Amino acid sequence: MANQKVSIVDIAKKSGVSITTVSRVLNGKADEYRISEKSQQKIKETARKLNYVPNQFAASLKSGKTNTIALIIPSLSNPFFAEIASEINAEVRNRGYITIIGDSDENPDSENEELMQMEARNIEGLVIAPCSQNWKTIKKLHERGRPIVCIDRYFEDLDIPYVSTNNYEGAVMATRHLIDNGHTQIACVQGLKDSVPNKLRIMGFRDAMIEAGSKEFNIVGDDFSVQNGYKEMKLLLQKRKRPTAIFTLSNTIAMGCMQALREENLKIPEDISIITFDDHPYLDYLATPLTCVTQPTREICRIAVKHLFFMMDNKEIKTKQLLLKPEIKYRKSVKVIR
Amino acid sequence: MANQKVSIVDIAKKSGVSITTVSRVLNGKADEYRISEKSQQKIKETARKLNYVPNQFAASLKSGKTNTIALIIPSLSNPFFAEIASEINAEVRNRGYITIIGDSDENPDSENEELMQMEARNIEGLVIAPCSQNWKTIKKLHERGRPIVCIDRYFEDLDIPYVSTNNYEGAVMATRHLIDNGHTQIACVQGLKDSVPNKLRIMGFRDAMIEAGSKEFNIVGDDFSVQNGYKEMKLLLQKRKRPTAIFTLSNTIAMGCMQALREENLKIPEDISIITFDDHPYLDYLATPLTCVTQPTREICRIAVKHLFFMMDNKEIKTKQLLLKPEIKYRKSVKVIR
DNA sequence: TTAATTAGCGCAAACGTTTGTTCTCAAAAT
DNA sequence: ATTTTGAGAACAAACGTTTGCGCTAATTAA
Repeated sequence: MANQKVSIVDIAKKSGVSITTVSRVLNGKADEYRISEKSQQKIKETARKLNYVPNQFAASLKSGKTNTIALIIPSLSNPFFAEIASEINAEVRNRGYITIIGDSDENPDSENEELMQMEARNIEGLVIAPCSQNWKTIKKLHERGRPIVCIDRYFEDLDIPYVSTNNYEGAVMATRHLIDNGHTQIACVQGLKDSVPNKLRIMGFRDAMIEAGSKEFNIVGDDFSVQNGYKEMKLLLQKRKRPTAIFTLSNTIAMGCMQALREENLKIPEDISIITFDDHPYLDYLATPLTCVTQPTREICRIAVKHLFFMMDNKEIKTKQLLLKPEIKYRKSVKVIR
Repeated sequence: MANQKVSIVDIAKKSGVSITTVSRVLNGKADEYRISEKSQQKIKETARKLNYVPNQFAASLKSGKTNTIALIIPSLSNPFFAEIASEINAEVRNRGYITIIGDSDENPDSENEELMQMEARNIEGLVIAPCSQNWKTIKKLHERGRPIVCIDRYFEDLDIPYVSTNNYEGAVMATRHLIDNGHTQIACVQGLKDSVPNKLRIMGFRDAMIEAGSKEFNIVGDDFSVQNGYKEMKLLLQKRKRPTAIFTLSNTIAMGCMQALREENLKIPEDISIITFDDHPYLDYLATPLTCVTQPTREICRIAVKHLFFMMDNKEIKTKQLLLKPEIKYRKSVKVIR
């Protein structure tokens, strides 16, 4: 019917009051400005009848409030980040805000473009799992005063708050678990080399191996993708001396490895053991349920959003850098050797 | 540094031209309005130096263009919809638009609220997998001329374009597969009863069973959730006459069933066969790789976005209702009986 | 030399809100 | 009878853009 958008001007006319009054009533400031019960009724009534939908853009333009925060993640198709998106979305909605989600696809250029798009939309805050070390734009935003919190990935040298998992500790735990079970030839298939979590996991892996006096390990791979896991596993299997255990740094990588192993008709954990970073409901139902290092995703999202809103309120947050404790979920993919 | 947002007014002042000229240059309309090379350079230069970020809100308020479309899905944590979100997002970005994603959580009220939020943000189009039969608001939007396309779920009686899978056919295929393998006692664990895909799948199941002369089937469940799958499987296992095969209407439901089966120490497919709707990479690596009906998700998203943009361009689309062919992916979860 | 054209740009009015200030009554206080 | 008060509401100026139209000076045509 009414194809033309209706504005508060229309409502004002129809109800015989000024647009000011309409605005105030519709914003719940009626009492504050003592608008009579009668006018209020009238206004709300006509608003409903005309199917009024407020124009956020106009409102935001004037007030500066957008009630919008942005979430940028490297890949929605990665279950780990999908879960994060889901959590953040819910958490933010609870506070009466809306989330706009950007998928950078692990591409710094896309990320920057997204960032600009988001800024142009006057977001009030930003939660981001930055891809690689693309810190320039983010730093600029931060310096301009935009509230930002990093999750999962972050920048060690920047003053930007983050909340993530203690990746070092997680990697140490995983590696020790392998070692405790008698493994000495362990390979690690890593993800994006210059991402902080990856670096720390590698450090943890290394340290745990060295601590155990083991020199026979190698680190391969360069991408948090299924393909990378597949490729590197294939290559590992061609070595003269095959590793007895694999530590994969994400569940996507683990999937790739599993595919490669299946193609070679190798069984987990009989032929080769696997432990991976990241949990996922499916992991429990796999041919061999995968032992993994699980991150407190939910908690991370909760805290990240909490911190973000603190910053948006100009409150100080005490601990700007937060690393949560990972846990190992013991399943069936690690064999005891010897 | 510069905490105050810079506007084209600032740029105009700095470069000694009018805001009109700045606007035109920054919008790539320089040639159309014959702005001199020199001015163009100057303007672009200062814009960059001042870190100018255009204010979409102001622009949209004036021009009506927002370059934004909305995607509303029932649950981001459901892998099926996560994939959809990922695809749509990418597809839309390719066209220079941005997607804002809403998660209705299968709740009509949330969905309506989201819808209003989105409208308030002046979206130009909407892709939605509506939860249940919450058609009122959507119909209203549609009548007001907002381009809308439904995916996965849709409304049979409404004139709103949709693209989905041929759910009936998929269900028939799945059921026949079970029957062809000798199963006669088949149970179907369904999802949301009044969602169109669910209805059609149930119809397909029924028809295929009746066609085969089989009367021994029952249909249980009422929700596309893991919990529902779990609960119903547990109940089914308590019947005096256990079904020999289960047809689950989503991968989430399948997961719940698997969990219940495991708890009862039953093996797939030795003790009970399963076929499910929806594919997922993980399904291939499960203890028993799950045979499934796979939907052409990617294609669905592609076409949906294509249609949406057609509508946004006021072009007519030939086939407003589109059902794509599903396929069966044969894996290992269906046993041949007798 | 004058008229017509064109290159290059600016004016100012929107867009739909929000909000600080001001106005108008009528009732209460003096 | 006048002033004060308070309830109820309206004015009008923003917010940062876009855009139809109009203006000037220089160039070209006549």
